[in-house]
Amino acid sequence: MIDLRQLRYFKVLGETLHFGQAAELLHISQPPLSRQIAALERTLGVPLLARNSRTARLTPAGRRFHEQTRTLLDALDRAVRDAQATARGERGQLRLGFTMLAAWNVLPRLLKDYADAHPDVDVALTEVVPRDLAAALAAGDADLGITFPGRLPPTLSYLPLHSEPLCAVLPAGHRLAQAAAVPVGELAGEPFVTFPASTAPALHEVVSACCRTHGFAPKARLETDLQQTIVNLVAAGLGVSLVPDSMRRMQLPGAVFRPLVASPRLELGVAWRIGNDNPCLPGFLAHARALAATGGADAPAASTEPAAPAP
Amino acid sequence: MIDLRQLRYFKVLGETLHFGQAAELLHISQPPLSRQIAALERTLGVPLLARNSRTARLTPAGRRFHEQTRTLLDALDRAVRDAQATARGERGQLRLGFTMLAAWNVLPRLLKDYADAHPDVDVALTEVVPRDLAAALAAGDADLGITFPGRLPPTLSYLPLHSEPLCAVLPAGHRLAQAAAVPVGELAGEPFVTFPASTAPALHEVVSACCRTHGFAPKARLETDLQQTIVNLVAAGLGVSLVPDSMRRMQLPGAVFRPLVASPRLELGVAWRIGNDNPCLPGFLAHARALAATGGADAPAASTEPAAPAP
DNA sequence: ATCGATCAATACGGATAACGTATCAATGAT
DNA sequence: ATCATTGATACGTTATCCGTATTGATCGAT
Repeated sequence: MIDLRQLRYFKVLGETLHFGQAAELLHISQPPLSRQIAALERTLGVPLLARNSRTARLTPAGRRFHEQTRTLLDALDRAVRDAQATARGERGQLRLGFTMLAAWNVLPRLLKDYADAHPDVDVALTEVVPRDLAAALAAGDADLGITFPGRLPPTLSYLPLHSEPLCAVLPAGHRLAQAAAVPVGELAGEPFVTFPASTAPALHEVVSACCRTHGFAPKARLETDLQQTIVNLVAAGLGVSLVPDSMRRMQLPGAVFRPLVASPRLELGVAWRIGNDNPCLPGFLAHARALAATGGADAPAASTEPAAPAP
Repeated sequence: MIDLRQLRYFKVLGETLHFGQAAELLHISQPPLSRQIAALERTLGVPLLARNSRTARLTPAGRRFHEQTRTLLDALDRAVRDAQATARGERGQLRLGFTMLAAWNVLPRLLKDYADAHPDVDVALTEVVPRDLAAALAAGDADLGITFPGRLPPTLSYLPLHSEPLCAVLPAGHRLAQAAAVPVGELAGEPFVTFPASTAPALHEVVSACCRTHGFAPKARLETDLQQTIVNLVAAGLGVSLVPDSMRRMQLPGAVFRPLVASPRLELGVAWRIGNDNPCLPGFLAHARALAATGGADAPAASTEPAAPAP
């Protein structure tokens, strides 16, 4: 049976074409080299060297096999380095499920920073509604999830990344459209564009708690499950709503974003299954922690609206 | 140091993910398998399997290394088969030097037959003037030469492939242009287009011996070293000449080919250096012998001229 | 032509490493 | 809680490989 040692020996011998010199390069004596090469030839059933008892040269089959031996040994070296890089988390795949909202704030910079530092990691992005994220992480369909905290199962770890206030989104002609800040209570009688609790319970809870605090329950006129659609419907004059502040990046004619007088903060973070052995995870989390420490996601970005006031 | 055995073991283990079953498939007992895998992991510095003491599964690095291991072992198998095919002469390169004349008769069919039977042999063709062929074969610049016999050094072997008569090539208006067969003696006074002895001494000798037999030496009017050019010059009315019969495939307006009344035969064959270890040689020579036995090269091919008479 | 030097192969003894049997620790199922 | 299964460890035996010494053969020099 062929042995890697035989290939390593043959590689050097094919270059020196001299048993003595090759043996010296290999830090062995000449007889073992002769034996291993002979064994290799016996296994192949093919003479690799034409020995003159004075000089050795490669046969045509030997020349071909020597080229392939070099290729093979190089490939092995690469495979080893590759496995080591994979174990260090420098290579591999990271499947990331995210709430659509994250695409409006934390996701872009988080991914850019990470991808710049880990060019050989393939980040697979999938939009996952928060309701399904825990299951996806538990099943191993995703390695990381960017979502709202709250009611995460104990098998998951969570790291906060970002928080932002809510803001009011109003039709352009609304009576509060020019207000510096909107008191939430003023919206008590307004028709609301809401979204279902099932899709993103944590986000839903923040919004409805905010209304509750101000003594009313939003009067649902329309319900849709995407924040973008809420803004679109408000722009069409179908009601008002409270949405995460980063939605104001959507600059939609007909829709006006106004800060709230006192807004609860909405948090987004990254969750992962404890015990997920994906070696890319620690590196990603380190980046996430650094990002969270240096002030979270991008600044609220260019907007014609005044920035939300700090709470 | 990594060993092929470890890779072979890991390949099977990565497929079964079960030490006991893998060991059985490998016809060894379980402990050596565990040891070899542990040694492989120690060498790599990377755990390849996450062992549960109850179940084993590949780590991400292990999955990657397993794929590359399969690729590697497959590549080794291919390399072995490749070397064996090379040794059998089914693969490789055959450098063939040929006299231009061979392209008019033996070469096409010889090559087609051989290439059909040996699709993986790369035949490199080079035109070599007969004068330089022996040196090219001796120096190893060519494996085979197709040339005229005569004065080949004893380090070369030679196998006859083909023989053909000479024929007269005459300007279209020549007084012998309609003759069924030309008596060579009739050309004694004619201006000849000849070629230098140095380029192809053997061919030159056949032509001049033919003239000598009929009592004259050709009266050189022009000298050129390509047979094709001779025909061109004759077509332009610059003289007559004696050329190998297969030149009549050149259907050139203004040139007429006529058989000779009694022509010497010109032989072409294949020569090679004795001791050339190119494994493709025997196969080629077998084909050449078969071709020579079944009547040499192609029939004289479509021609408006009558065929040369058998001697 | 003879002698010496060089190169690769062979012989033999000692060390290293691999295997197999027996056993243990841990985990999951009954 | 018990049992079966899985992978790791211990130990004795066998096989393999290496190194030193030697041989056979070829090429160059005298």
